[in-house]
Amino acid sequence: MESSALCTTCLYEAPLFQGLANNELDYLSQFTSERISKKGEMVVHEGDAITHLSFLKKGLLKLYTGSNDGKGQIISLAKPNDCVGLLSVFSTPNYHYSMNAIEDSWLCHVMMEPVKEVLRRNGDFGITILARVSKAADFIIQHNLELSRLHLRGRIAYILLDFSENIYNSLSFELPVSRKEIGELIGMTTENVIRILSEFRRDELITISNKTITIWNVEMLRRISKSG
Amino acid sequence: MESSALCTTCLYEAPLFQGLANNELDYLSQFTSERISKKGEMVVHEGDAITHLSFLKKGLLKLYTGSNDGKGQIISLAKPNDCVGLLSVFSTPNYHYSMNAIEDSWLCHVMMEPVKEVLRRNGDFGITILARVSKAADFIIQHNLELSRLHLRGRIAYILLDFSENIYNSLSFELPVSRKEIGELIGMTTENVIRILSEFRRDELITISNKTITIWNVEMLRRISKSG
DNA sequence: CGCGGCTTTGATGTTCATCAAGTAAAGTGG
DNA sequence: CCACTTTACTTGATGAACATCAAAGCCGCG
Repeated sequence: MESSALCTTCLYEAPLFQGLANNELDYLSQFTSERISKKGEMVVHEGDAITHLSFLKKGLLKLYTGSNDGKGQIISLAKPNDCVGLLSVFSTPNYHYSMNAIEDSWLCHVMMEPVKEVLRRNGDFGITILARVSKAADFIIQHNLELSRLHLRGRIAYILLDFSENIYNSLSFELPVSRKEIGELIGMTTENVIRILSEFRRDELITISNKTITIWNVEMLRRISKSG
Repeated sequence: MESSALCTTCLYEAPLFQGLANNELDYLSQFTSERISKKGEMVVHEGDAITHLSFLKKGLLKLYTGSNDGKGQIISLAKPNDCVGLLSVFSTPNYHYSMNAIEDSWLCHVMMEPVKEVLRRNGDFGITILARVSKAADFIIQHNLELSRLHLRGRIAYILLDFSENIYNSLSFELPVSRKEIGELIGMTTENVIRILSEFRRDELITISNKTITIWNVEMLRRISKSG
């Protein structure tokens, strides 16, 4: 079930739009709407036209491509305050990946044309967006580079720390994704995800209770995530 | 040996600056200089301050990080008309990778401050740059995604086609990089790069004469680069 | 209840990195 | 210019890392 409503205050709180004048924010707010997607719902289908600039207010999304051979690949997760699709919105008319809510998610959509209008008048806004795009790209590229030089143990350590530090800010958290999805995110099979989580449990680095993971030995995990 | 000189016409020819008015181009040209780097020379050291927006007029560069364990990783190659460092220039004050000329290279450098000055006044220029940044990021991310799901044979096929189609526009070309560098670029060992090139030669997909590669069976290479 | 999807563990085979050893090419100093 | 060192290239043999296959338990859901 999706619901949609105009929202007048979102833009004032979103980091991306800091620096805009009140009249610009009011102008854009006219073209801004909020949509709630429940866990499991598709947010964007690969190939959809990109008509809005969207940012996540609350929740968690996965960006992925359904590849040819049935093996999905998750490109990245989007967390609150991320501008989903920011990387594509200025370069291509259509999404070339899909998005799916892995937690109930609140998304704010601003129509592209008015955004471009403001961009044309306000060059500083352009510089702000450039910085954001640039950082987002850097992050993904760096991420890929790190993961590709790690063995399986290192990758699992890396992703656990990522959840702990960047998403949940806690040493104990409920995994929002299945073992299979973790595999798709960091490039390994479901079986090996499980195997290595079990190893970490045996080595008393973490405890696992169904979907809940608690990290007990952060230091060791960090070491594994760097050189493992 | 590096040489440096003011250049007045570069900007008028660079795709990135199409759309700027003549007075803007003249203004920026005051802050533009050309530098030639000979094959093998460092262009940027990891950690250098980013003071200019640079684009490659002629030649070929490699962008790479020297990783901890001695295993270098090549992030990407830059070819003519690429804006090297465009991905970083708006988000970080320092390069976090190095650049090295793998062919004699002509680079044009425009000082960042004047560029930002023009950006502030001319929002459309911002949109143009956004599109470029976005495309560049997309390309690298897509590239990584493809490579990571391919076996070694697929990766070699992929990189050979990349050289052939995107850099040299010819089925016969001289490899600008060593076998070792190919390995660093697509994540495999030198020995396996060689082994698989030899396989392709045995299978009569290509011929190899020292550094010169000639592709005879594009179709098969293409098939291998997709599903191999 | 029974079905399908997620999880778990073990056994097996493939892919690939590592090691070793040798040839060719390219730079270096006398 | 030639011995000398170094660097790039090449091939084979071995072992480690990892995917695949198989089988079984678990849980939610119609």
